[in-house]
Amino acid sequence: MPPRTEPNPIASVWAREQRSPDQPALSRDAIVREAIAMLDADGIEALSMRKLGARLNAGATSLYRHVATKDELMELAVDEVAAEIHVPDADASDWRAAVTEAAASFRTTALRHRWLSSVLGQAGLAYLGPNLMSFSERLAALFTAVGFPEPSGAIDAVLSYTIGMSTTEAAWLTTVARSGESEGEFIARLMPAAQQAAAGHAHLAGSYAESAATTTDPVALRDGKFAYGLEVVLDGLSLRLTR
Amino acid sequence: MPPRTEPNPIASVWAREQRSPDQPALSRDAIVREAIAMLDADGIEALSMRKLGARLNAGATSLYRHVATKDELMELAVDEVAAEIHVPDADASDWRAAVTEAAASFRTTALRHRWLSSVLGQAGLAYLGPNLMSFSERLAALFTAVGFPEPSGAIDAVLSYTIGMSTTEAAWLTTVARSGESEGEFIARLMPAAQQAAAGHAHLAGSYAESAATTTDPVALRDGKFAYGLEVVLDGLSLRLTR
DNA sequence: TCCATCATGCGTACAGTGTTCGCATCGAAG
DNA sequence: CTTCGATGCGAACACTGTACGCATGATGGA
Repeated sequence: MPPRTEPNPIASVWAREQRSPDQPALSRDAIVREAIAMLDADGIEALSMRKLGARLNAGATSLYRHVATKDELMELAVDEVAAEIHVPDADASDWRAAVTEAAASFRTTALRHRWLSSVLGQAGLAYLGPNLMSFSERLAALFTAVGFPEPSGAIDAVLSYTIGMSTTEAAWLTTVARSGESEGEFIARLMPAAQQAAAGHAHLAGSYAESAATTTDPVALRDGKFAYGLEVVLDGLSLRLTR
Repeated sequence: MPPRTEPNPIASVWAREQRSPDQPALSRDAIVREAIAMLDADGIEALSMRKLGARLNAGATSLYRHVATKDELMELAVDEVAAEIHVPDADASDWRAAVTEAAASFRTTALRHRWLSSVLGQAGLAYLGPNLMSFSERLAALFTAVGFPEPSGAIDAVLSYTIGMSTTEAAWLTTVARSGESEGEFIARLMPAAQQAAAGHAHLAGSYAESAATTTDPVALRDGKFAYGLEVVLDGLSLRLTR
């Protein structure tokens, strides 16, 4: 093995700097973008400043010229990803469909970037990034336009439910992904241990046996579960609306 | 400073512990207990195997005789803490009060051990520890005794809401605690930045201004917020019950 | 009583982490 | 052409989780 792997040993000789054509020259945006790619691909504990620097053909400590600390980088990544959450415009006539779409969009992004819930669970929502701010703003606009007596209470209710379900799902999918198996295979392999652990717990054993009998696609099962709970929350909210 | 602070020095002496009088002899239970104490005191990133070993008057690597890995230790800590969640017996006549008590108990423990949400957010609920199992069992017993058509859907709804709200609160309180200020002081210091970040977002600016005008105790505010959302969920559930 | 066995503690070491510091380089401004 | 400020980076520091092998002390059989 050679003593070191030199990123570009020849290029710098004859073409003094090659940053323009292929490499985007280590900007803050490029760093955040690549960090998100690594987080999506290999999970949250696979991201280190050294590996991220290597992926950008840069030294590990060069990143600190553009980002103060790793926590700040995660903050930027969270806000970047928050732009993917779509909240319909406030004037939507069908408020249930609008809120459902917003919640589903949140869940979709949380499952696409499974590290999101981990970061939010550790650092909370006191981030104040522009995309998170406009997400909150659009939610507030939607709920006040609907005419809820306590818009912030209604927002917190549906958002808490959505965060809780998405977090649980994301953690589950992370565990599944770490096993290298498909979701169905992992469930099948986990079932004996779960059944044994449920020995002496009548209701748990019953529900385990029942879920083992049904052969539904686990993705559809999770989708249905999320939709059901969301309907429950929306029903409770609609009671507060018509009065 | 004495070498260790013993939580209940008297009861364990004459009642059941048979170890040597001075050193608790580094058992798995002692390790988990001390780990929880450190997590509660200084947060999740303050716990390292070396510090934990030092607190137990033991070398860093001695712990690995009783615990396979740090992740397993966290798993044990989560299950240990799960025993503090109280779920009323299934025969409670007032199901709303029973579910409310269970949810409140979950929230209380999640706020008492603010690292819990972080761990659950990263590892999920696929833990199968005995205390978590009996927690699930008691919830299942309660909801089926109430007579819900889909007990697991109802459980997931209220549990997701509770987890989401508790996680958000715990992360917020962690941020507050890290500042060294009281919650009110921290809010006061954060307000200018929040207001500035809300510039151009009409609804957010309005709600910020409104919350700045009210001088309510932040603890009471959070309690009310949680209760309101829980009522929403329970209302939605009761619609599914009476039919 | 003596010896073998075995569980437990721990010192050392390894590979990795986030981050600081000072030095080199290089494009642009004066 | 010279200066200067921004940028990249190698080395280093204080940590982390954990594997390995050695010491030690208790236990139980001969």
